[in-house]
Formats: sequence, structure tokens, C-alpha cells
Amino acid sequence: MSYVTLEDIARQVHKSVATVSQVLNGKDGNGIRVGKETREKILKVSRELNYRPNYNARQLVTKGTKVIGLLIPDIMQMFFNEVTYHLSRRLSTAGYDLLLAHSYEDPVPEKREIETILSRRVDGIVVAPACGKENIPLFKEISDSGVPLVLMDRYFSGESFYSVTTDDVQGSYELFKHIVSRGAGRIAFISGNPDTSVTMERLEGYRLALEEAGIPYRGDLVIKSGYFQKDGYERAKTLIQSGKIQECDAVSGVNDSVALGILEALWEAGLKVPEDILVSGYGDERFSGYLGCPLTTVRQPASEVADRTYSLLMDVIKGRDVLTKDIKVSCSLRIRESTDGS
Amino acid sequence: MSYVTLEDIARQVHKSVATVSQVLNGKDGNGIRVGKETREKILKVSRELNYRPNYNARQLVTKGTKVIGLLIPDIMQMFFNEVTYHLSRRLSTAGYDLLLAHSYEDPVPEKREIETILSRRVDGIVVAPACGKENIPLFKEISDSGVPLVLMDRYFSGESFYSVTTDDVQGSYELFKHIVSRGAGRIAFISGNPDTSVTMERLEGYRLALEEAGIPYRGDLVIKSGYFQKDGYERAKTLIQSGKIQECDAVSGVNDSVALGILEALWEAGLKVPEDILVSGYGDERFSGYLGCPLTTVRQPASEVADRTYSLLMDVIKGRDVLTKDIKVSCSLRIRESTDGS
DNA sequence: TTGAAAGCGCTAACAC
DNA sequence: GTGTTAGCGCTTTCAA
Repeated sequence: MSYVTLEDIARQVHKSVATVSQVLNGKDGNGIRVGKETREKILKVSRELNYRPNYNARQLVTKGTKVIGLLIPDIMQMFFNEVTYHLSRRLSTAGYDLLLAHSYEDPVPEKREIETILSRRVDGIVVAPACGKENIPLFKEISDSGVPLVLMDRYFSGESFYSVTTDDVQGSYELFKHIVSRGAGRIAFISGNPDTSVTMERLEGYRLALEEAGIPYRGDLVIKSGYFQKDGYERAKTLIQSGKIQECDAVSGVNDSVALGILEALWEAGLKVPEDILVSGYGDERFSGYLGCPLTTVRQPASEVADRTYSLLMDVIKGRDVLTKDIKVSCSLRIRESTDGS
Repeated sequence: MSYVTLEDIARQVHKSVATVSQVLNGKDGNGIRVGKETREKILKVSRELNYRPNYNARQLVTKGTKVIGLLIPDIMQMFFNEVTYHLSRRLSTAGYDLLLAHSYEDPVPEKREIETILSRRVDGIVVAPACGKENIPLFKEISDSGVPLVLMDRYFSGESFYSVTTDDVQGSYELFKHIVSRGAGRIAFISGNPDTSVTMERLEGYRLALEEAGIPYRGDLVIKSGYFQKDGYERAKTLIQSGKIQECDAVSGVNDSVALGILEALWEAGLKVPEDILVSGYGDERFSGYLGCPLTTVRQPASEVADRTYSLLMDVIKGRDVLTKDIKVSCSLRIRESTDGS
């Protein structure tokens, strides 16, 4: 329960705490400062005693913790799962630890978590903001106060935070261009909250693709909902029950979970995908390629997002010049059976 | 970059640091100790200044960090993903933060991560040990030294650590009982390292089920391999090429990833599941129910494992009496098409 | 080549 | 009600 301290070692080797500290930090220019004998004795004793430096005490004087805070809505979402994995990997090779916190898509816990992360004096913070703008002032405050902050996956338009996001306008545009090319002109889009950058961008890609094809935008086919499987299921069911499904050549979900719900509802109603109707998602979840009817979707490059986030964060931490404050990485289309009759 | 300190506040309100500390910790019995006016002034100023206590400084005197270290092989594995999610949730409601680290199934980074976690003076550690016994002495040392440690998902037989694991003997037994009941007597089992508790237990369930059915155990049908999709693929392919597949009624993977590889290989060879041969996995990955041929598998209750781990850890931390040092939670069979012709 | 001393931000015991 | 003091474990001048 009680750890060995520098003083314990110092006492054993009859040297001062300062000397022990020097040796154990390798800051003595490797033997220039401390005598070979004492250094070896110190090393030996510290090993025998299982000395483990107290990083908390250290931060008090060095001002650094070598900890990065990561705040995400939900690690069960494939994309965040992957990003966390890759970011953790990067960070640990660079000697950083990862403090992981969840916002559950809710600004209230988000704020609370940010506060405790700051109280731990992390060297930097990565956050994938929860939907909603409530915490923008907080993000501003902390980045103004000089704490390295990088937004990930989502951003706030009009604000100038460091951010790494996927180019969902491009991804979505390509997706819908493909669907249109399959002969589908009337495409229902079950989307999330249009306040969030995620929904906004995917909707924009939808709009662009239709416009380019000369297909009029029909507001009644764009259905606001949530981001979960049940949301897709319920909205699709409504579409079916109201008979509006007859007017649709395709139904798209704002993400793969929603698309999975859509598939369920369609199957339940005896509709065949892709024969009767096309379906698509977004995000390329782990299950998407293995569904009874493999799902056409857009792959967001999680590992690239993690890498870019890492580099950007390090640039900010080290005070290096940053060329682009908001980095966008592009997505790639995954065409599968759900939109591909052939 | 520089944070507000108690002293900054003290100076502004013309009170001592001690008083400010009292107020901000709510340790003054709510006004008993500190005057109403001063308390309010302190609260106000601390808010204005965006005061955020330095938890590192605090730990130096209180000896507590309110941080729990979690060390897992790989968060991309569904089971660890879920456990992390639920554990994080539990911990944050209890006011703890989560320090997440990866071992990548390798004892070397595992040891390194343990060391830095300890140097951060966490209040407790949860680890799902990497395969291999190399770090048992380390685990012993830290738990002997009084640091609350709970092993999760995997344990070391013969050692007396606190642990929460799934009862894979039972899960596996039920799985193979089911397969035998489907008329399959000759079951190939593509397993991992029999040194690990995971493989050992699943193999034991296999053995038990066969024994019960009076089916002789055939060593040549138990194939040692790894834990990944490619391992299942390669071993199944060997089985096919050697013609031994003819002697098998079923092929089982030590987990779902391996089973997925098996399916691939079988399909590639033109074999039909479950008509020609049965297949099963273990772990109920997210994709397993949605495969072209939905996979029979065993569900490990991640959220229950997380809950039990949390409770056990808290018991250890608070020094409460613990009734069972090694908790086992039971698994449930998920019968799907891959073993169910009907 | 080494040590003394100061100080990081905070809490807790005790005195006033 | 409030302040003084000591000390947590460490790093970092500066002096010897």
C-alpha cells in the first residue's frame, strides 16, 4: 500500500535525494555528474526495492503528466472503438497514457468529464463532441487557456478549433451518386439531428448527388430520427405502414445501425433487398459486410483519423506550427449486395 | 496554460489557503466552520476564475487518485470492448476515472504498462492478462504490496488472485452437448494455446460433452492454433486439403473470429453449412448473428463481468470482506443456423 | 561529484 | 470562524 520513495533509497545508499533523483532520471548526462559507483548502487537498490516514481509528485514540479484525455460518446460504436485502439497505440509508443471518458452523446456528462480530465492536468485532450452546441463555450475556454485540444470526428462550423474529421460530404455524395446510378431516383433518407456536423454533411452529400442528377429534392423523404438500430426500424416501419414505401426506390440510413434497423423492418414486411428496394448505410460497421444481405456503406478510415489526430495533437503540444487547423480525411465507398442486384 | 490555484483565490478574497480549501472541498460541514459570507465569496471567485483543483497535488496528501487502471489485450475484441464500456460507466458514476492501456496479448508491453499505471498511483487495477505466465510474479508483487488488483476474463490456475471470469467450461460443455445432440460425433476443435485459461476451459467443456456422450476423444481432431480469423481459415484449409474434413461432422472454433475463418475456408471449398458440416464459435461477436450463415456460439455476459469486476474491486479497495475471491459468471448458448439444419 | 534548500498545489492538525 | 504550520514526493537551481 505504501510505495518506496526517493528518500528510502537515499537513506539506504547514504546519498541525498537529489542525487538519487538525478540518477533515476538519467538526467546526469550518463555518469558525467554522478559517480559510477554511486549510480550503480542507486540503480541496484531502486530495483531491489521496486521503486516506482510517483508521477503525480513529478507533475507538480514539471507541469507535465504524459497523459492524454480522450472523451467520446460511446466506445461501443465501431468507429470510436477503432479510433481509440489506434490512438492508444500511438500514444503509448510515445510514452503517453490514455484517460478514457464517455459522454454518452450528452453534453451534461461531457462537461463533467472534461472538468475532471482538466483537474488531472493532462497534457492534451481529444474529444468527439456530443451532439449539441452547449459546450462550445467550454471548449473555447479551455483552448483559449492554452490546453491542447483537438476535436475529432465532429466539429462546429464557424468555430476555429483544431479538428480531424472525415469528409462525409464527399463520402455521402459518392454513395448517393452510386445509388442514383443504380436507377434509384426516389431515395428516402433516415437521418439524425441536422444540427450535428455528421448528419449535416451526409445530408449535404445526398443533396449534391440528387442535384447533379437533376432529381428534385423532396423534403418528405428526409426523415429526422436518431442514430440507433431501433430508430431505423421504427421510421422504416412508419414508411411501410403509411404506404409511402411504394414511392421509394431506396432507403438510406444515416449510419449502419440505422440501416440495419431499416433492413429488419423491410424483411419483416416481406420486402426483398435489393430486388424490391435498395438500402444503404454509413460507417462500415464490423457486421455490415456479413449481413444476410451485405450492406453498401461508406468506410470512414478510423486508423487514419487516429493518426492524424495524434500528429495534430503532438504539434499543438510541442508548439509547432500547424498548417491546417481542420484536417479532413476522405472516405471510401463499399458497394455490396444491398444496392447491387447483379 | 497555467491553472488557477487555491492561493490565487485566497489572495482575491483576503483569506487563507486553508479556508479556501475547506470551502471548496465541502469539508466544512456546510457552513459550520466557515462564515457564510466568506464561503460565498470564495465560491463566487473560484467560479469566476475557473478554478480546477489539481488532483495530482491532492493525491500527494490524500494518497488517493480516484483513477482505476484497466489493462486489456485488445479493445477491438468485442468482449473487451463491451466490458470496457460497462466498467467505464460504473466507474464514472462512482467518481472514478479510467486509465486504459493495451497489452496486445504480449507480456512485455503488459509489464511496461503495469509499471506506468502504478507510477500514477491508481486506486486499483483491472487486468485481463495476456497469454503466458511471465507476469505472474509481477501480479503477485503488486497484490502483495497492497494495491487492489482484480484479474478479469482470464486467471491463473493455482494462484489466488481476485478474479472475475466467465464459466467457459460450462458454456463450452453446453455448446458441444448441443452439437452432439445434432448428431455430430466427430468434432474438430480449432483451439488456441492450451496454456491459457480460455483455451483450457473450452477444451475441457468439449472433453466433458464427448465423454458424457460416450464418444472417444481423438487428439488428432484437436488442433492447436491462434485466436484470429486467419488462424481458423488456415487450419480449416489444411483439414480440407488433407482430406481429413471427410471424417468430421463439425468444426468448432475457439472463438467467433476463428469460426469465421473456418466458414470462409469451407465455403471456398464448396461445402455447405450446416448441410454438409456444422460450425460453431465462442463469444457471440457483433457479426455472429448476421453472417450469411448465422453462427451458433456462446454468449459471454460482458456487462455482468464488468459489474462483478467493479463490485469486487470496490470491495477490495474499501477493505471489505470478500466472500469469493474468484467469481465465475455463466454463459448462455446461442443456437443459430450454423448447427441447426431445421 | 554531491547536497541543501526551495517550492510545486494541496490537505489536515492544531492553535488562536 | 480562520490562519499557521507541516508535509506529501519530487525536481531543480545553486553552492560546496
